[in-house]
Amino acid sequence: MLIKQYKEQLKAHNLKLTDKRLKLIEIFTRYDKYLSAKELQQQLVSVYPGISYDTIYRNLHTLTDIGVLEQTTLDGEMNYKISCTDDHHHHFICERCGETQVITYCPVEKWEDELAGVQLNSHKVELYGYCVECR
Amino acid sequence: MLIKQYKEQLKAHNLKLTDKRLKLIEIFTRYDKYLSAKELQQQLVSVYPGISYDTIYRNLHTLTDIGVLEQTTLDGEMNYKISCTDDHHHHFICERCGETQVITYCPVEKWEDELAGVQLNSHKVELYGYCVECR
DNA sequence: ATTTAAAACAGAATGATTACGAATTAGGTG
DNA sequence: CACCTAATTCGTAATCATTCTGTTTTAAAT
Repeated sequence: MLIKQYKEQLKAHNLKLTDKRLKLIEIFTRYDKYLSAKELQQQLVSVYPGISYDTIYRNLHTLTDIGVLEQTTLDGEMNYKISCTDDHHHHFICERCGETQVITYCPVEKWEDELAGVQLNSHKVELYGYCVECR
Repeated sequence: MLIKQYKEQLKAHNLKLTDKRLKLIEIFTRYDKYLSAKELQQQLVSVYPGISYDTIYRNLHTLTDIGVLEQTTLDGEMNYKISCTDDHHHHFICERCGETQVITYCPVEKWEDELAGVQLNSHKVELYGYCVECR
């Protein structure tokens, strides 16, 4: 997706186009994989020496809320990646390099059948292993 | 499963049958759902006033390693439950009461097909919502 | 150019988890 | 049963991710 479209996504939510936000989005589009707050901080300090974790975490939440990012917990840390624009999907995540691959097959209906009576709010499907390069 | 079988599982791994370990297992079999370290600490202090978090976390790891417990991250905290002895399965978790339900349908083969080339090591499937009582 | 609410800063606080040296204990051996 | 030793626990401090607070800066509307 083009940076321009992210800018409009921010504007549509009355959010300011700050340097830090745009830089964050740029980093996420450059690495199309899950990144931790620490990894982002390391990328950001070179450009914004005094950037605080508060800024990073706040923007990660904001960008997740408006759908620019998606999040998952890996090794006890929250990680974020640029959100795919496609339909419902899940991910395979390489345990070595962090690369992700989209998985389209998702049998929610089958699970709904199995769980007759309960109210399903959300679900998480994540596959882990080594990608073609890392195996 | 009977407590006796857990004792043998511990012995089979050359682990001692300490009071804390047996009490932990008893708590887990009593509540058949995911519990956090803090919830376990609250259960344990009444019996062992000076019990340290080190002891709790260490034993949670040990019991997970030998397959007595299974773990998952909920709300940023690691949670543990007594491991089902059945075949491969996943869980529905009630977001209000924490009750779990087993899901048996799992299309790993379909995902393997979709991910031709990668080496699949593990995967996570978790459904969230409200159970029949809580909805 | 001015104004102001949003955003960022600096650093302290919180909460989960781990680490460490000293003390205790389970379970094997004589 | 008494002793021994490695495993386990204790008590507490340290670490790490994340959040909070009060102040300062800034995007962008007027």
